[in-house]
Amino acid sequence: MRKAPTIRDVAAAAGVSVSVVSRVLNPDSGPVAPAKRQEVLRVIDDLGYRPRAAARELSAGHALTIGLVVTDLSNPFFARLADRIVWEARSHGVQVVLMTTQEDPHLEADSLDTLLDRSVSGVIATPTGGNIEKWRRLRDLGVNVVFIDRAIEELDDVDVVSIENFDSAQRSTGHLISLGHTRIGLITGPLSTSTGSARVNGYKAAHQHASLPVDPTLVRDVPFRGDAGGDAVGSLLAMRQPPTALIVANTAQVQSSVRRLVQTGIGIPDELSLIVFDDNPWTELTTPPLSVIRQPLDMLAVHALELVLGRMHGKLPDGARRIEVKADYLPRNSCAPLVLSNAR
Amino acid sequence: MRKAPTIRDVAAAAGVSVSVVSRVLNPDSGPVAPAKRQEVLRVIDDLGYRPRAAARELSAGHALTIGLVVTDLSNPFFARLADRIVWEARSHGVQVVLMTTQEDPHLEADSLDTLLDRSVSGVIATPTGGNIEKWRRLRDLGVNVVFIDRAIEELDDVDVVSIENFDSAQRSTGHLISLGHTRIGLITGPLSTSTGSARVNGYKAAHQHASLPVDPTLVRDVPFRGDAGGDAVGSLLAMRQPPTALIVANTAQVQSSVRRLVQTGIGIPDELSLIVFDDNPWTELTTPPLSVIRQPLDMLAVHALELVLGRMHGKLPDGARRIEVKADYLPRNSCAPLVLSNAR
DNA sequence: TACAAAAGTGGAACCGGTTCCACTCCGGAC
DNA sequence: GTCCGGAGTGGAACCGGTTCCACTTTTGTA
Repeated sequence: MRKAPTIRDVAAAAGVSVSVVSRVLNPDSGPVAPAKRQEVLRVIDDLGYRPRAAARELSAGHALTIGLVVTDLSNPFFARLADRIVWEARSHGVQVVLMTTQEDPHLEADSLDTLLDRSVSGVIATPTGGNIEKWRRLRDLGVNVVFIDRAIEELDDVDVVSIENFDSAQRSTGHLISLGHTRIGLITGPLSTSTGSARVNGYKAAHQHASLPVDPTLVRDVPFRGDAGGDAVGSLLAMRQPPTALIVANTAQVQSSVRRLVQTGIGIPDELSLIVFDDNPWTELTTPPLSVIRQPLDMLAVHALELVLGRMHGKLPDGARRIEVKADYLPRNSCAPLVLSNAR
Repeated sequence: MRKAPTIRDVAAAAGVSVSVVSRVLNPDSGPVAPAKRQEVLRVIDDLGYRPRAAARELSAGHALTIGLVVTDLSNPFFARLADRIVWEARSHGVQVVLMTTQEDPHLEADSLDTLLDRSVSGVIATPTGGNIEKWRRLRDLGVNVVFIDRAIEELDDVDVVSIENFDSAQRSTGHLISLGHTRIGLITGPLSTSTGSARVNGYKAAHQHASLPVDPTLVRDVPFRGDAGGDAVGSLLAMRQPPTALIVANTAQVQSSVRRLVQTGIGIPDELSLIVFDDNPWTELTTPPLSVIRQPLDMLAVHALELVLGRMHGKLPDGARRIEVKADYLPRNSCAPLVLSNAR
C-alpha cells in the first residue's frame, strides 16, 4: 500500500515550483513555458500522478459533484432516470452522489444536510414536498437545485423539469372519451404534489371539453409508496357502477394496479380499457400489451443536467425556468371502443 | 448567498480553541470538560455549523464514501441492487458515488480513476472483466474492493459476493429434466464471466447426473448488452429439433428473450417450458406468470457492504472472502411436464 | 506535603491542492 | 538608451478540518 504522489512530488521531479504544476493542471490559470509544460506532463505521466479531489474541493469551496435525490431506485422510472443522469453527468466530468428518500421528508432532510457537507454544486431531486425551508437554505448557500418530475408550489424560484402532466392526462382522457367511455377511472398521485394535481386537472378538463360530468368517486389519489394502487383498483371495480376505462397516472402504482387487474381476471380491453403512465419495457409483455404514456426520460435528464451545469457556470439568466417536455401516447392493445353490452 | 460557518467561527463564539471543538466533534479523540462540551454543542447548534467533508477527507486521506460501479441502472437487477446498497450504506453513514460502465472496460477504467481521485475507501462493482491491473493497483492503494454478482478469475484475492450460480443452474435444469424434458435450451452470459461459466457448468452437471447427453447447440452464451437474447431465442426455435424447455440464465437478456417468445406466439408452457433468472415483479404479470430463480438482492447488498465496511475498519481477517448466497426457485406457471405430442 | 499520573487546553503543523503577488526577464516602442 | 508591458516563475497564504505535542491544572497515592 504505497503512497500516491502529490503535486509537490511532481514539482520536485520536474524541477519546477508547485505553482507551475498547478498551472499545467489548470490551463487558462496562468502562463507556462512550452518546454516546462512538456516536462511537467512527462513527469505526471511517469509518476502516475492524479490530483486529489478533496484538496481541490477544499480550496475551491465546492465540489464537481452533484447530488441526485430520488425516492427509490427499485422504481424503474427513477432507476432509468438515474441512469440517464449519471450518464449525462459523466460526459460533463461531474460525479453523482446518490441518495434515496423513500418519500420520507426526514430522510430527505438528512440527505440534504449530507449533500451540503459534501459541498455539492448542484442537486437534482424529486422532492417529497416537505422541507421547504431546507431547500431554500440550500439554494441560498449557492447550491443549484433542479426539481425533476415534480415541483413544489411554494418554491416557485426553483428550476423544474417535468413532463406535460396536464396535457398528457387531458389527451389520454380525451382519447378514452372519444372511444365512447363516459365512466373513466383515474388513479393518480397525491394531490399535494404537482404531478398529482396537474393530472387530475387534465382529466377534468377533458371531461369539461366533452361536456361530461366528472364523478369524483372515480378519481383516486394514492401515495407513491406501498400498494395503494392495487387497492384502488379493487375498490373501483367493486363500485355499483364501475368504470369502463381506467387511467393509471401514478407511475409508482402501475405495477401494483396491473397485478390486481390480472388477479381479478377482468378482460382487457373488452371489459376495461387501460392506459398507464409508464413506458417500461414489460408493458408490452403483458396480455394484451398495454397502451402507455411514454415519459421521455432522456429529455428530462438532459434538461435537468443542462440547468444544473448551466447555473454552475453562471451561463444562465436569473429567474427560475420551468421546462415541460412532451409525453407521447403510445397506443397498443389495451384500449377499445365502448360497446353497449359492457356499459353496466 | 451567505458563507457557512467554519470550525474557527465556532471556536471563537464558544471561547475555546479549535482543538476543543474538534474533540467535541470526534468523541474519543481526546478529553473535553463537560461544561465546555455543552457550550460548544450549543454554539454549533446555534450557528448551524456542519463540518465540511472535503476538509475532513483531506486530512484523513480518505473519504467516507464508496464507489458503486455497475453496468447500467436501466437494468432492473442493478437498479434494485443499487437501491439496496445505497440504503444499506446510508445506515452506516457512508455515501455512494455511482458510476456506470455499459460493460465497456474503457469506461470502467475511467470510473476507477475518478474514484481513486475521490479517495473513496471502498468500491463495490460488477466488473466488466477487463482492467485487471487497474483493479490490482486500486487495492494496493488501500481501496477495499468487493465484486458483486461476478468474479474475475485472475483476481482471486478480491472479495466476491454472488449467488450460487452453479447450484441454481443445476437445480433448474434438474427440475426441467424431472419433468421429462431432454432438449433444454440455455441462454447464459459470456463464458468469460464467472456467472456465465458457472451456470453452464451447473446445466451440464444436471445432464450428467441424469445420464443425459449435452447438446452444445442448445447452449447460447450471449453478451449482457444489446438484444442478443431475443436473437438466441429465435435461432433456438428455428432449429430442426427445437428445445422443449428453455432457461434464460442471463438476467440482462430476460426481457428481450421473453419479448421474442411473445412475438412468435409460442405456447407457454404447452409448447415450451420456461425458467428465467430474474425475479422482477413484472414476471408475474405475463401470461402465464413466469417461473423464476429469485436472486436475493438484499442479501447480496448486505454482504457486500459488510465486507467493504469491515475491511475499512480493519475488523476482517486477511485473505479474500467468497460469499455465495442461495437463490430460490420460485415456481409459477411457465413449466409443464413434457407430453409426447410436443416432443418433435 | 510532595510528587506522579491523568485530565484538560491551545498553538501550530499538516493534509494537497489553488491563487495572489512580487519579482525577473524579455522584446518592442519611443 | 530608457521605459513599459507582458510572459514566466516561485514563495507563501489559504481552504477547513485533524492531530501531535507542550503546557497547565487537577486528582490520587505514598
